[in-house]
Amino acid sequence: MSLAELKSVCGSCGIRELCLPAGLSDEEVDLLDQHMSHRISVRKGDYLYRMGDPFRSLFAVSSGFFKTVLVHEDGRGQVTGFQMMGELLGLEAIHSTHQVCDTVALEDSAVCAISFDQFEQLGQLMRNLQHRFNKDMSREIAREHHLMLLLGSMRSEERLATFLLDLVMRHERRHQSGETFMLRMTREDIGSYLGIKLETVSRLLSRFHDEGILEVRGRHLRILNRAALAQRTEASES
Amino acid sequence: MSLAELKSVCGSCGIRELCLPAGLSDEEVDLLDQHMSHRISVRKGDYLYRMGDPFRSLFAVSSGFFKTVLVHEDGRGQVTGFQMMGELLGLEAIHSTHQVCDTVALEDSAVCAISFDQFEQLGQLMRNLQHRFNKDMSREIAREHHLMLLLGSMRSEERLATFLLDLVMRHERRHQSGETFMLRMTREDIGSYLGIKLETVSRLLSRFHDEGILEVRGRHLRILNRAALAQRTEASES
DNA sequence: TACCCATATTGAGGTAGATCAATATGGGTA
DNA sequence: TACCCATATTGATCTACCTCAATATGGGTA
Repeated sequence: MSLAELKSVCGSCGIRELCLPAGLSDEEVDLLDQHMSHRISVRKGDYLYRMGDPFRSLFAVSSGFFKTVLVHEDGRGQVTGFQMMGELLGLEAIHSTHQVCDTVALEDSAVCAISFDQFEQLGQLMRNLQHRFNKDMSREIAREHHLMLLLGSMRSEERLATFLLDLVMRHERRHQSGETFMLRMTREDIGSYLGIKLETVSRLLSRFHDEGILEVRGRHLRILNRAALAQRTEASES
Repeated sequence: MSLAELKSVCGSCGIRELCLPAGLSDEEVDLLDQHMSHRISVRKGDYLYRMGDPFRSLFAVSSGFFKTVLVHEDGRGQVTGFQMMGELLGLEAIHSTHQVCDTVALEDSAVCAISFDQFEQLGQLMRNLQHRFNKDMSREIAREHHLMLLLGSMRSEERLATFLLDLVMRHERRHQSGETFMLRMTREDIGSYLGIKLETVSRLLSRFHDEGILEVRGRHLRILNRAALAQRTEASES
């Protein structure tokens, strides 16, 4: 990769408006590029980082799809999130010197690495950037509060419906079809994320299929009745 | 409250080292005081803020005890956290213009209000402060990942044991007894936080009591065997 | 193309925790 | 002090989801 390419990673990036530079001026984006970002590609199945690795950088997903997994001492793992392009990886480790979870590419992917030291310096120079980052962290906290509601109060059907609608919306924000898309993760990953077993995920998908809400063929998904799915998001009286 | 008092809220605060000013120089703490903080007291049962209120300030718990509750459209609520002195409230709303959850005082409490606008300006002036704040946000994200593990993968007994040990540690970090303390919240609050029903919480407490791990008398708690409690934190083979 | 192995589906039966219900307790207040 | 109502305990039953098991499917590779 040439120096010129290196310098324009963010400036010429197709997802610039989804990513950290959103709202920054061209000059500011240049500064970001010059100081911090370089691309790394990660093969499907590979770890971007693992618990215990030294923490130095944040990563912005440039393309592809990741999951983050928290592993308990006794070996149990919990999928804590799925990240797609424009989203940041590594926020959970800023408070530490080492990574606190694993992140794995679920398809061939690319990320932009951002030295966190340099990022903090740059945040001092650009109030814009710091503000944007504060909001990103806050949004992540709020997202997790919703996850806690899901895990703590919802029945399995509501959990899956909520999860699917979230995927739909995130695809659409990226100008990808929210109607037809592919699940990048296994039933087991979905189950872990939602706090249910893979068999339950499979049964629920079959049920939604039989009810004409979705068309499921392996990991290919077509949403046939989004309103019905939204209804399944809420507790039904009875 | 006199101006002099106002100006020394943080500087003379007993929990300064637990709170936002930790690691700041005296001069920096003065700056923090002069620009931003003033105390507010909140009666037991009162809301510090409610979902939909305009978001303007962060709050640092000065004394007392709070819970944060996320309410779903259909009326279900989820307790997303309990906050004690030195901890920040309002982080989840930074990304928005309005509050995104309710926070309620579980005993007579006091908080320091911090205008977030001014806080961001000050963060530009003091790299220390911004760095500390970045870490606080990150720690909150990591805390929630652990909650997701708890809610997604643990059995009810493990959840309660984990919760109790967390309370023990937080009391000790505040130089309060971790052996004997009082639960500030109802069984229902605990159940909501842990994703189980209040009857289950009650039964588990009775079980721990019968097994000699705790002494429970209403909300008075004495930890008799912390090691045994720690064991209950992990899945048992069988 | 054919094979293989990870992944997914579907069924049958078991169980942790929910639900419903009937007391008990104790902190707040008059 | 006595009363009251929110909170907590405990028991009996129910059920959503788990577990175990058998089979199907399909993407990757030789």
